[in-house]
Amino acid sequence: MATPRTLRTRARILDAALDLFERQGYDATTVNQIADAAGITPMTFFRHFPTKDAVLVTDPYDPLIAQAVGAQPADLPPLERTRLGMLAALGDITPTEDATARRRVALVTQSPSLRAAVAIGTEATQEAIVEQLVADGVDPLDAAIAASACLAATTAALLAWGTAPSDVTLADLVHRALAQLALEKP
Amino acid sequence: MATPRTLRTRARILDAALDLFERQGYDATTVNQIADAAGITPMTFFRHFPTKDAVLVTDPYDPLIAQAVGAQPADLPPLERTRLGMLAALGDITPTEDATARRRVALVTQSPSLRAAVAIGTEATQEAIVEQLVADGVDPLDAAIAASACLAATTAALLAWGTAPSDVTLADLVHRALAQLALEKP
DNA sequence: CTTGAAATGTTAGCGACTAACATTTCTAGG
DNA sequence: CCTAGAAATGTTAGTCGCTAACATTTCAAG
Repeated sequence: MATPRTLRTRARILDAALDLFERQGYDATTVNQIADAAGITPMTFFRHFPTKDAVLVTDPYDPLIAQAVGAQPADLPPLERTRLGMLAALGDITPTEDATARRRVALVTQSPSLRAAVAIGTEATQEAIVEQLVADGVDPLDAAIAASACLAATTAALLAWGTAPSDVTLADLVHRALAQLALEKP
Repeated sequence: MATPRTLRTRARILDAALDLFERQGYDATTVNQIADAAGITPMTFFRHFPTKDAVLVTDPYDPLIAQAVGAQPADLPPLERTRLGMLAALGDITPTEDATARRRVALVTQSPSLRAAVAIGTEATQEAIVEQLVADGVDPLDAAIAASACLAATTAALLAWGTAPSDVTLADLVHRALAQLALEKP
């Protein structure tokens, strides 16, 4: 179910899309243009990516984060637990991933519709975390509050990192975002 | 610039839209249907509301919150400051507002695109808070983290309130959401 | 009344996205 | 090498949100 041909066109779409997005902006780029540049039909584009924004927005971290949250001591308050879990799951991203990530983040900051897509994407992660916490007896409302606060903090840091380029690594960024939510100051 | 005629059609659009949304869902309702039910043209709809979701999503709290945040003691950590500010601005919503709010929130929880619209809507509030904090010397990144965490927590609580109806008041809800972000436990 | 501006209608179109059906392209088996 | 059969792509036609340019109606003040 992952034939070489599929992977090839998928990569071509991705290349063409990123190129056009960076040259003329996300909103100014139509799916038709992407399809033309990739040598395919608009229809084929949507067979590989469900939406236009899916080219940029993909969240492969959901299961890892939720699992890491569940692995934290269950007697901690919900916020502290998700905080430590996310830190464990995201705290050691290798600097190699930074380069490609930066391109995508820089693009996402450009358009509100893209940030909206990111928000939808994080919902899945949030629900996964909530599920973990609720399974351990945490009140659903408290779980939702804790999860969304931690996710929003890291997302905000990520977007700020995209707009104002600094040479901070992604891992440092996550640490800084979550440190501010720590219950007691060091 | 607020003639009686304008207000009347605006109200008719709002009535028709809420009615249709509740009867057949947000996504299943087209602007054409709303326009028909309101006795107008789709074009006229968009002259009163910039987008379909604008009928449900409106955030009139921005300036109050930012101001309240600025009014908190400047020597507190950013998170604690926005937390107390939001508590001051939103902590005493009258129960009268609850009924109409509940209808809207219940609808918003139905559709991902609507929740995304809410997220984009809160961006303005977030920027207003960040501006306040930065003006007092707080690092922009830290300000963004604090503001987004507090806003996300209250939004999450609000949406949970919409899905699982309880007889908690809006003010109680805000208190509960923000209490979890308090730096030291009582 | 009448006049002039505000509000609405008309037409035409773009862009994201979908469904049903036809067609090409690769890939495995003989 | 060649030929099924499936996977990938193309075609066509359409819906829905949304916009622009221009014509038309409605209403309130003189």
